[in-house]
Amino acid sequence: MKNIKPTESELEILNVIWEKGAATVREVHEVLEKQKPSGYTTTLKLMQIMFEKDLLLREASGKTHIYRAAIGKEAVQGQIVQRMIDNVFSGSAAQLVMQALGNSSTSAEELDEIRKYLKSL
Amino acid sequence: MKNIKPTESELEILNVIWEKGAATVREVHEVLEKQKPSGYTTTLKLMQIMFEKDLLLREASGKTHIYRAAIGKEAVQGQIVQRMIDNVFSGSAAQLVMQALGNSSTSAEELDEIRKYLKSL
DNA sequence: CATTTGCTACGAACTAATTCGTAGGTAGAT
DNA sequence: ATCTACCTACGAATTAGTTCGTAGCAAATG
Repeated sequence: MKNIKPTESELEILNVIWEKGAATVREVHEVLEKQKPSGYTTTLKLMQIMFEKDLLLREASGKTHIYRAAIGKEAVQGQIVQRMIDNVFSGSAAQLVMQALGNSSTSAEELDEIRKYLKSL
Repeated sequence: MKNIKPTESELEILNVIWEKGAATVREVHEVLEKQKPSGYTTTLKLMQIMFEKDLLLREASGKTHIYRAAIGKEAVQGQIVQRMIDNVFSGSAAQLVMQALGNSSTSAEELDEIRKYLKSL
């Protein structure tokens, strides 16, 4: 399997595209701009680079391009989590999980969901 | 609280120092070199920078310096995990947990440990 | 037909991280 | 005293990521 390591900016873009399914540069840019002001060509350039890196697919539609993610959200999440387990938690998924639950305020519903998931394993 | 964001190289160094409690540049370098060949001054420079960034403390001992971590392992892990939850899992710790457990091969003992931990919450 | 609008492409500046060579100092061995 | 070994400090090259200005093209607008 290929090793995917999107940068933080690339991840922001991927999140938008995963959400929408497909998007033009402008659409992505408009979402990102709400979070942080930035130039249109910045987003454009990033997406061009991501296309070259095969993080994104694109197809021409009239004079514009429509971009899609080349890889699913879960696959990317999985790789990032795995890397973090290796680098930060010496390979122990359990340590990561406990850190995640202890640290952040997790709602009762979420905890129940996890318990259910644990039973199903 | 201060925002700590060690780079990957810095994390490798921190891991060695957390393990040992305190270490000289040479000691750190010898551990790192087993994982990946690199020059001594590379490690030295990184540790000097980390000292300037207040990631490490140091004290002179004869002609050498003895370094310690300025921040605990759990605190750093916590911040990294939190950032990951925000950036990669749209704020849902549960999603991260399920991804971590589903993806990697977690031992039965580890799963039990997590179940116990969940009860105690 | 000229202007404006909106798109892509691309070069270049800037920042951060990484890597290493070189210089200079001090202690210990020859 | 000289040489070797080991240390710190620091400058500089390299690489990767980010940001944006400018140019060029084509369609819509006046």
